[in-house]
Amino acid sequence: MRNQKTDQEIAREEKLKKLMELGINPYPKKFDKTHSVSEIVKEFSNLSHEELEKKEIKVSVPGRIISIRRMGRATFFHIYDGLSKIQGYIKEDIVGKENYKIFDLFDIGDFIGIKGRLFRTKTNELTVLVENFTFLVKSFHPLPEKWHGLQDVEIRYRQRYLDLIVNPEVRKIFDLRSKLIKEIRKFLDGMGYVEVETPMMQPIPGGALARPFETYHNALGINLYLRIAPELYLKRLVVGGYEKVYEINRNFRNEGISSQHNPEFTMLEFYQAYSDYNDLMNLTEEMLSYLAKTLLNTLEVKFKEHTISFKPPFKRIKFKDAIVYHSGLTPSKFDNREEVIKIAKNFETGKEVISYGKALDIIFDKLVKPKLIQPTFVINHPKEISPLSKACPDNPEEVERFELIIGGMEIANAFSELNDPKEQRERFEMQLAEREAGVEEAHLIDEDFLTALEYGMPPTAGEGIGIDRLVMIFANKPSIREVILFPLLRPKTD
RNA sequence: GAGCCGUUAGCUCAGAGGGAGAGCACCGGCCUUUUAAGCCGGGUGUCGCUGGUUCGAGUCCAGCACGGCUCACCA
Repeated sequence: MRNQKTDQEIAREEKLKKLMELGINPYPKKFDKTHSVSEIVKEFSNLSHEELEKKEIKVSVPGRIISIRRMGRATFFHIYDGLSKIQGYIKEDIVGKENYKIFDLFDIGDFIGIKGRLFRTKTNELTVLVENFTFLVKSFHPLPEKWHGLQDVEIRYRQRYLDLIVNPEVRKIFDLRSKLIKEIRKFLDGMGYVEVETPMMQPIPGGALARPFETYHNALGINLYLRIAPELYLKRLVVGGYEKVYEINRNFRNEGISSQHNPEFTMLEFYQAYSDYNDLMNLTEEMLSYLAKTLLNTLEVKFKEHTISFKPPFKRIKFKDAIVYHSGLTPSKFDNREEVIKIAKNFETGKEVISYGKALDIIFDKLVKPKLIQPTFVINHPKEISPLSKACPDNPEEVERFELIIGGMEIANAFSELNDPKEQRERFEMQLAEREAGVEEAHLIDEDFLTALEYGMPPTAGEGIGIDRLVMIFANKPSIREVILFPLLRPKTD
């Protein structure tokens, strides 16, 4: 990163040299611990000074030194295990003059293992009275400052480990994310779902309207694409007999980056045979309220300046009604294709070719979506923008589809899956026509998928849920980068 | 990809034409229950990079790099 060593880096290297001269292994291979810092805090925080004196609890605990207060022949310091910290107290008359001098060569950031007895200080802080200690590793760089933590978002993302060391609330976000994914698995597994993994590299990218990343396989000599969705593979599995199947994994879309978009993002997709989109709306309400209750212990979740209620049932509104209600477009104008396209073109879209369906989508995104804060199922989209959804029985221009909008963001997208191979082929051909008219994201024809459908896919409903955005809401973070450990940044060149 | 804003010590920041600054961290000294420990002493720097204007640029101008926000694309 830098070529020039700073005074602090030189000082730390010299301390390690001195430690080695004293015969200390600079990179010991293990440390026998009785507890982690967190375990000590959890187990013994309720014990009083007297109880600790009586019980004489001995612990052996490793951690990173995050603060040091030297006071001559005694020193207080804190060690941290990524979750909790505990104070250590080291005194010359206990560890001896030689060892105390060795401890002088330790810096903030170093890892140490300490052994000793638990006690409480005058100010009643649970503390390890150090009897002996083990050097575990040197940190050659100083840690960011303790009061303000690390503020520079660029360093926070590029060197996330520093963010995790000095900003404890960051770890909480990612622990929440981890629990959320675990609970989703628990929820679906409990319903008899089977988790699978389908190709991340696909010869024909499908299942969504987006531009893919391209790559190349040398041995086969073929172009491959990082998947934009697992959809078409999961449906092949439904054809193969999986009645309830899901996948939680990364999707890749070669699109822009924003506070709501990262080029790789985590998606839950699940498919349930013999069901339609109404069943999935119920399931989604159940799942999200379960997650809110389990993870946050409430159904009222604070997000930005809003309080979002995950109490079922969620609001349901037809796509067309939502546009009419929120955009002021009259129902007759809604059906006037030229008019709608004209209105959509008033927005700066950077697109030259806009279909009627796309125009509606643009109007929805601009005028409707930002206004939907409480969980809202927007249902029955136009067929043109839903090439994989089954048409509504009472209206062939609409499909049995819903998008769940929360906090102005699209969180879920689901539909009764089109399982008529002939109609699916026609829809693909319509997409191909759009593609030829210049719509780059239009769907490609996937013959293998059509063949699978020809073998018969039972009536099925399928849904995708954007995990990152869901975490944003549950963690109350307005930027997707705050819920992805290593969001994509442009590589830094010096 | 476009507009606006930002980039000064390891970190957090001040400085807005003329001596490179503060707190924490660090270095030296004192200090055996401290916790933003304290006291004494020390400034450790390619002011993002490259040019330009000027007697003089951290400060003004241009270009570039990276980031943030908004927009575009998208989920």
